[in-house]
Amino acid sequence: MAGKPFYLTTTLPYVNAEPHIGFALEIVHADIIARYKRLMGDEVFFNTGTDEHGQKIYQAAQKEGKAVEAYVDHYAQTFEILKQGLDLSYDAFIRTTNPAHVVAAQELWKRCAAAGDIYKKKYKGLYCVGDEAFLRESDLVDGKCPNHPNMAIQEIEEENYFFKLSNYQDKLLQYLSNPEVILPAWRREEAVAFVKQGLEDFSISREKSRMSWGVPVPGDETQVMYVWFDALTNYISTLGWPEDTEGKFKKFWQEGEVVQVAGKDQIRFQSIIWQAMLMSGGVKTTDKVVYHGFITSGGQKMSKSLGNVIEPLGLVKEYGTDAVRYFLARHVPTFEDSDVTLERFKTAYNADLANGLGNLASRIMQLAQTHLDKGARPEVSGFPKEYTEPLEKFEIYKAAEYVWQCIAELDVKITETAPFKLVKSDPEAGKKLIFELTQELYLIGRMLNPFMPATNEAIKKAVIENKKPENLFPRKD
RNA sequence: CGCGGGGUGGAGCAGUAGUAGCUCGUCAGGCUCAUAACCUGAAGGUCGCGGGUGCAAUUCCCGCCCCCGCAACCA
Repeated sequence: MAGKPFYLTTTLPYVNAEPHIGFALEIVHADIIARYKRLMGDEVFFNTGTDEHGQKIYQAAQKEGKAVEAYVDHYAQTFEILKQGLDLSYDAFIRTTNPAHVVAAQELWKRCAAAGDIYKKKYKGLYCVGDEAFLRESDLVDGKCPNHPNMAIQEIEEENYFFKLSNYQDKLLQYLSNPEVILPAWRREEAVAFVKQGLEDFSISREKSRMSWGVPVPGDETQVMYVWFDALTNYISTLGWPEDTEGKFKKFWQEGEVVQVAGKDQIRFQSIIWQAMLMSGGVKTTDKVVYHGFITSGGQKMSKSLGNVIEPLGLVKEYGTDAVRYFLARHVPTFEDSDVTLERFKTAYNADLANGLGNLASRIMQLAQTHLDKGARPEVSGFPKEYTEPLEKFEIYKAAEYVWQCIAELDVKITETAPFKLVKSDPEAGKKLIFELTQELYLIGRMLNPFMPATNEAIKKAVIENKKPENLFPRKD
């Protein structure tokens, strides 16, 4: 039943802020897929990490009066807390300041250069001295830097390295002609349309004198890599590329199935630029990139000024890890944008977890504990296709919906068969029925494994030990 | 004519060429094993608007209106 080795990675969040629910969504969805694959018997390598270079991080560190190294260490730790809070099962946490990663980024650079895809060119940009950074035209407010409106924007020219993305137009179109390469399908159309428009070469370095916090460009003391060139390399550096002393790169990247998860704004980076970099460096391209939607809150983007920011660890603290994982799985469809509010979260929690799953476990296990002598684990074979098929297509919410359909059906069954009556009139038949119910509960718990690992364990334990569990999801009023 | 997504009962969403479903909320019953939980039933929608093709369209085609992202060196 087991398939090829499975490689899965999220994008790396930039460490200039606390983790927000958007990233929680990405990593929880990825975690669910990773756990599902393991459940199916596949060997999985699940990667995440932090993107720690770049101007913004350098500035944020200065603002907090910290050394950059100390600053990025602090944030790397925040993400460690997220691992516990969301019960994440990643196998590797790559930090782009990791020396081995730096070496890998430089190696990929060298290979792209050797392929003739890197050249020097003058770059002209709008530079704000206050920010010590280049800005985009669209960043400007009335032609001024929004952070430093009293400083004049300078048009500065510097010499940078460029990557010949334009060389890869045809190869990228060929790559994108494979319908497997992007999920959902309509995002692939978007990528194709973008490539067909014509591709421009990208600047991939900055003058060190202006931007020092980055990976040194091989063979040029005066330049550092522009963050994304370095950051994208993490997907292979985490596997030990290029040395690959442990053979993980070979096993998971070259011979395995390679899947990336990313936000819908990442198409250009993940499915176009990164793929071109891989082609240039002579490395296998990504098999599939899955693009998820964004979370809004109250119909708007989350922002501190609007006060509608939902902080994942805060939700975990109040409702518990599995409740948050559940909500992200079932009520945030994989590919679409979703609106998340505390009210909606609470409604879903009470309806589906407290009244649904939690109550079902209570009523069945109360009967079992009272009337059965001992519990047992059921004979299990596979999983229903209503469950596996959507998960294979990353339609996590559909699989979750199926599980909740089973929960509802079991509630109906209890009402209709009335084991609490039967056990009085015909104890043997009643016991048999109650036992059956515990077995069905067990199977529901088993399907919950990727979504809610701790709940799966709790239900398994309850059935086997024939003991009513502690209130799994207390009602919140 | 920039690209894409979406407009379905009070709210949030599924869905399909042929009696329009789910969750929450509302109303009325039932049950008592359970976390004032669970089950049954009811009210409530001309499936954004206007055309077209079909025996038949919410579902296919065309036009329009509205909302939301994106529009490249921002990870």
